Amino acid sequence: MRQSELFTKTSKEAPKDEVAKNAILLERAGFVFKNSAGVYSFLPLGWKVMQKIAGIVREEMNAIGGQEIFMPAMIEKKYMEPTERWNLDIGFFTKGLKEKDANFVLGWSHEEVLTAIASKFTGSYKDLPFSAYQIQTKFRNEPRAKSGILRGREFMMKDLYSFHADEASLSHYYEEVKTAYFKIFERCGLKSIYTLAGGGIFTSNFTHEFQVVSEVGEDTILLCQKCEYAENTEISKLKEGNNCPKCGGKIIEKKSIEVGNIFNNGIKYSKELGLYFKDKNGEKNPVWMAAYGIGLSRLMATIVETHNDENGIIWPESVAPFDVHLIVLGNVSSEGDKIYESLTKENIEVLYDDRDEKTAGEKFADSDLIGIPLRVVISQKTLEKDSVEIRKRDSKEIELITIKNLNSYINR
RNA sequence: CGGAGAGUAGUAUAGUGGUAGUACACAUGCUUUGGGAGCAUGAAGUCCGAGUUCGAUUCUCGGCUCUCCGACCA
Repeated sequence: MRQSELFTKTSKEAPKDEVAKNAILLERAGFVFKNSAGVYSFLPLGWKVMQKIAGIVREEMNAIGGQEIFMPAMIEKKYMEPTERWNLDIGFFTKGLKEKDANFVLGWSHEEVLTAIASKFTGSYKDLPFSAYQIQTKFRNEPRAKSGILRGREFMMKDLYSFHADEASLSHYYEEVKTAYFKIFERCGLKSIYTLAGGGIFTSNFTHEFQVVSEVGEDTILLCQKCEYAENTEISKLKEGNNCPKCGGKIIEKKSIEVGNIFNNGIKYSKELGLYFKDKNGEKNPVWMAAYGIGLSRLMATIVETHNDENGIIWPESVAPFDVHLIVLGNVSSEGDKIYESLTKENIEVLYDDRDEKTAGEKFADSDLIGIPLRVVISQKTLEKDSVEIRKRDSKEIELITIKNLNSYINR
């Protein structure tokens, strides 16, 4: 994409009052726009990153047999009443003009909706197991939205639900999802820690969370330095300095961001909502269910919180909005155009800074702020050597590469 | 929901009970081009409501919004 055509631009000033790095950097660089507290628009650059993250999540969900669907955000009262989740404070409620009372809630979780769907297709043990997921906006009436897109009232979430004939099948799949989640976070450049936790309003059972250690995190975990066994302080009886119950290693306390979670709901919802199947003997049994969530927008915030320096964002290649930031300095735009086209032809995603009214300093500053992993600079100076300069966002080294070797350098 | 702070131009800020200033961004022209450029000209602003006052952007009260701390928290 030509930067001269990008409708957003960067700003030198940090937005007033913001403290969270993700809020400051994403807004300054033009990735997001804050419409209200905890309610954000994703602009071209930000939406590209979101799509990259969604792509990774999708691949890993598909790899474990998750089938992608799309459910409504509007959930009618009748779905939520049987599970006694209709009237919770977490909801944003809505109604038609003629109704007196709210008869819809904007979806903050979709167990009920998907269970209704599953009821139509699940009659026999032969129909099980299966899993389905969606990537969709969730609405939660957070008492205190905060920290940019880390904790929003409207946010992007992937929610996966699995359905099983027995607990063994569920446990088996639970482990598969766990592995997939580790892969997703790793591919996003994050080290996640599998943490034993409670379920808040959602369940009285233990659950598991995927935590990324970060000072801005709202959670606190007790983490074994040796084997990385971890428990959330919400439910833990451990203290810092204790010995790990698994391996005897030393327990330390860390602030962390919850980027994902998995819930074994057992047969709670299927009983409440009437989701049964017939086993081999023709007997009716409740379906075993589990739910697995990843907040995509929170994941994006977490990546920014953990990948930045004083000049801006440093995107991991896997989620960067573009592969290459091509910058042309001075009067060499025809050579710049050629390189842009040649790279684009090879499916390399290029943000091409072709703006001729901007100074070199401003282009470099923008480039650092936006944080594309690889920068390619072409100028009179480099052209004298038939070359371009290459610099990685996370390095200070500048490499000179001849133009004819550029594509293979980038593709390697 | 409790506590604290803040609302002045697109953004970030200064200031004043009596004509509102600066920087960036924006528009026009010229110059400039390797780390957020220079000169000139121009357009653009006091969150909403009530009160005090001859007069309120400034003081008082109420509201709304935003940020932070806490409570809460798939």
